[in-house]
Amino acid sequence: MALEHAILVSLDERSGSGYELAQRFEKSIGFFWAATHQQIYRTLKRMVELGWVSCHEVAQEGRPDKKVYEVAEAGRAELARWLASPGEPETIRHDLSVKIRGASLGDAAALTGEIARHRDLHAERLDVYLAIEKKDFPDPSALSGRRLHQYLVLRGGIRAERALVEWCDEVLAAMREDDRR
Amino acid sequence: MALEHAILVSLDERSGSGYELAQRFEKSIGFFWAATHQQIYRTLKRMVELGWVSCHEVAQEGRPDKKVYEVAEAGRAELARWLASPGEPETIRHDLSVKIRGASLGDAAALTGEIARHRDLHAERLDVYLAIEKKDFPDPSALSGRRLHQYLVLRGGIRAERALVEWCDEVLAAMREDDRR
DNA sequence: CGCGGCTATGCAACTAGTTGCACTGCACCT
DNA sequence: AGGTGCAGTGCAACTAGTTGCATAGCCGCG
Repeated sequence: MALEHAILVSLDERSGSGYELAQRFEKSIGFFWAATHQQIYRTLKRMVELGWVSCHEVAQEGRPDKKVYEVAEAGRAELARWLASPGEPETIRHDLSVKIRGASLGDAAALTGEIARHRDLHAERLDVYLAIEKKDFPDPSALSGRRLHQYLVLRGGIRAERALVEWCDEVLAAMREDDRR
Repeated sequence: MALEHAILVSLDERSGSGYELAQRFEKSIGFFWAATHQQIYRTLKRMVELGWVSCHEVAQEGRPDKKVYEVAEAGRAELARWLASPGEPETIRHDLSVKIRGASLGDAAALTGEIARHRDLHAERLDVYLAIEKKDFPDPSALSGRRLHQYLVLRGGIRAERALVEWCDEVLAAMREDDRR
């Protein structure tokens, strides 16, 4: 399981509460590892028990108290161990592909609509990533260390979304062509 | 959940036993939807209860009896319904990205080794897909219907694996360059 | 003054997926 | 005779992830 490790990486970049982590998972971290607040709270609890993170409560005015977590020694060790250990490539679960493969068994127009919708969603994500690239990493060749690693992960997102948009376009063109005949 | 739907699509192409389905999930279907035999057997059982597939036992000589499943009317209806219904883009879980993002907290050499390993795995998959493309779809412009849909899904796999290989190469080059400085 | 939205945490119940094991019987190799 | 591998089905226990709900105070809007 990598949720623990994603949290460790994020907490190492900056300590924070479960709520703050959940927000990071909505944006940057969530681009390559999705998680809900429920999962995060439960996992943090487990990680405290394992001694991977430490937790101290912080009183706030005008809003509820929060628990701030930070990476402990054992957590850093676990992260180092995990980084060096081999992992499987992700198991693929792509339901758009299942739908395309079953296209002949349903309404073709509804399906092309669905594919077009996904195309637009991916195009939107691509735009978001490109905007971040332009704004946060204007000179990639000057990057090193942590900043470089963040940039490289973003590059992966850009490549993946671009591939998806192009694929959706290919699929739509081919299905429309097939339709016309 | 799309496992039911992946099974329906597969059974519609050809009826078969749980064992046979598991084998298809090891190769073609499994390229875009992973599943183990356990999951498949359990899901088939549930689908019989739902009336989506019918099942009849077939005695064999020289090997154990098997249960052959085929899509029922209710299954076809469910598939049509699902094809037309909107779905979310897949939630991304890419642990290589998590590892890269945490690269500064571990052994850089071990991590680049891991990235290179993934690069090779994806390159291998890409070769498999390209071989299938060449062998099974020599003239894509002549395809239509079911065959076209199979081809388009394969194209998605090719694009995805190619993007991953190229990304791994980019990451490796950048990290080595960073290392040298 | 009530309503929605934000910060903040969490339980309970559910669905989905993984891992390890168990059983049968045939074919083939050594 | 014993070992490996294939064909075939399945249970039990586990881990991971989702969904719905509960709580609670503050802030600003109309």
